[in-house]
Parts: sequence; C-alpha cells; structure tokens
Amino acid sequence: MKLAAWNVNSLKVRLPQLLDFLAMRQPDVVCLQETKLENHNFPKAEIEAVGYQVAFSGQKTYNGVAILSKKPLVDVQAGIPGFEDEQKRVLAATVNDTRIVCIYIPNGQSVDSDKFQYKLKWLTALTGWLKDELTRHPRLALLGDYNIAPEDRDVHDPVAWKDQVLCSEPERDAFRKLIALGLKDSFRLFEQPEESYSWWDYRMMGFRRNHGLRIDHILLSEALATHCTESLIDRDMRKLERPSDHAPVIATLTD
DNA sequence: ATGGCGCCACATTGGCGA
Repeated sequence: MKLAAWNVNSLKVRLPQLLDFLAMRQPDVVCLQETKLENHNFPKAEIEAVGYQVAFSGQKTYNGVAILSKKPLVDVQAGIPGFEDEQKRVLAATVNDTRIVCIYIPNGQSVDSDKFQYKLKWLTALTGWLKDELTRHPRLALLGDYNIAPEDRDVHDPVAWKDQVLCSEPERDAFRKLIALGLKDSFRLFEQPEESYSWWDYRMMGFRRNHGLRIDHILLSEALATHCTESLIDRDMRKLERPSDHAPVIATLTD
C-alpha cells in the first residue's frame, strides 16, 4: 500500500497536477491539505473518474482537507472530537484495517502571535485524541502538513530559523509528544539524501537554491512502521509549471 | 533588508501562508 500526503495550495488550481501525480505514482491513499474549496466545489467526479473514492472537509479560501483512496473509505470523521474549531484541518477514515488521519496543523504565523497559541492548543487536542484513536486503531497513519520542522537537519538554515515559527522548541516538543504516542517518522526509518525538504518558499528562488524545510510528514504506528519499505519526498512535482510550494511525501508499506 | 511569490476575495489591494 502506497500512502501519500500533499499540500496542494488550492485544489482548484492544482487539479491537473494532482491527476498527473495519481497517474504517475499510483498511490493507494492520498491525503490533501489546503484544498481551499467549499464542499460543493470539490472536483469529486474528476477524481472518481480516475479510480479513487473521495472524502473531503473544506471551506472557502483557507484550509480544507481531503482523502482519496482506491479502496472504500469508511467511518469518515471530520475534525477533532470535542475540540471546537471553525477551521477545516482534520479528516480521518478507515481503509481496509488501517486508520488514515489527514491533518493540516496550523501555521502559527510567529511565535508571539495569538495564532501560535492556537497552534499549541490545537496540537494538545490532536495528541489527546490520537492517544485514544490508537487504542481503537493499532494500524494508524498520521499524514499531512505539520508546519513543524522536527530537527535542525530538516532546516536549510537552522541558525536563521532558530526559535522561529515552524522550528521553535514548543513546536518541536509537540512533535516529540506525537512520537511518544508510539508513532514513527517514516522518513527517518531510512537513509535519506542530505538536505531533504518538503516545502520551499516561492520567493527568492527558494526551490532552485534548495532553501527549504521538511514540514510534511507521514507518521506510522508501530504496527505499520514494521511494514514500511520506503519513504520519500517527491520533488518532481515541485519542478512543474505553477507548482504547489509543497512537494508530496510518500510512504510504501507491504501488505 | 519585512523585500520577495502565489492564491483568494465584499478583488485591481490586502490578508495569509511558511
């Protein structure tokens, strides 16, 4: 089973690239973030036409998440239970016996902003819910845009980014609390190229200069991690015309 | 250096992302 996560930065604009990605990589499950579409505008027919079922939770302009799957999606759940949130950032569904949790963690803007406090509260709520979810679903994958670079090696310029949003200690501590639930960062299960990133600023030729951060992740529960054979960042999608600023991340599991 | 790019909307400028 091949799992993927991709922040598309507007599915309306990026639908052709998504269809190319599906055709080229043939993922079994894809978690999308920043669809930026209300549900009635979701391109359901176009995606179903190429062999995927879809579940989505969107809103106008900002946020929005979706799960695509070749196999049926069951027990679909939007949002974190018990956590009031207008922003559409979480979607969970079961595929076969695997629980797929698609997340778009808040950006936080800057460490001294209200949005940063929202990010930390959000992460606490997510972690509390996942602890329960893991007892119900030992086979669980947590995929998406985390807006956290877990370590300095995930940052092109750790000195410039030190204590800045996406790299600060409170955010990295929240990431470690997710790991402490028994989740593995699939990317780090394998030897990887130096300076591997999943997001590059559109500005100042960020991609060409590889000025990036690794903030998109696929975390796997122990039961899934032992079956993971590959995990990579698909930089090819970032090279296309009108790319998303994020590259897809992919993890492959044996059945 | 608070610039730069890309997307969106009560749009032709401002908010937001990361």
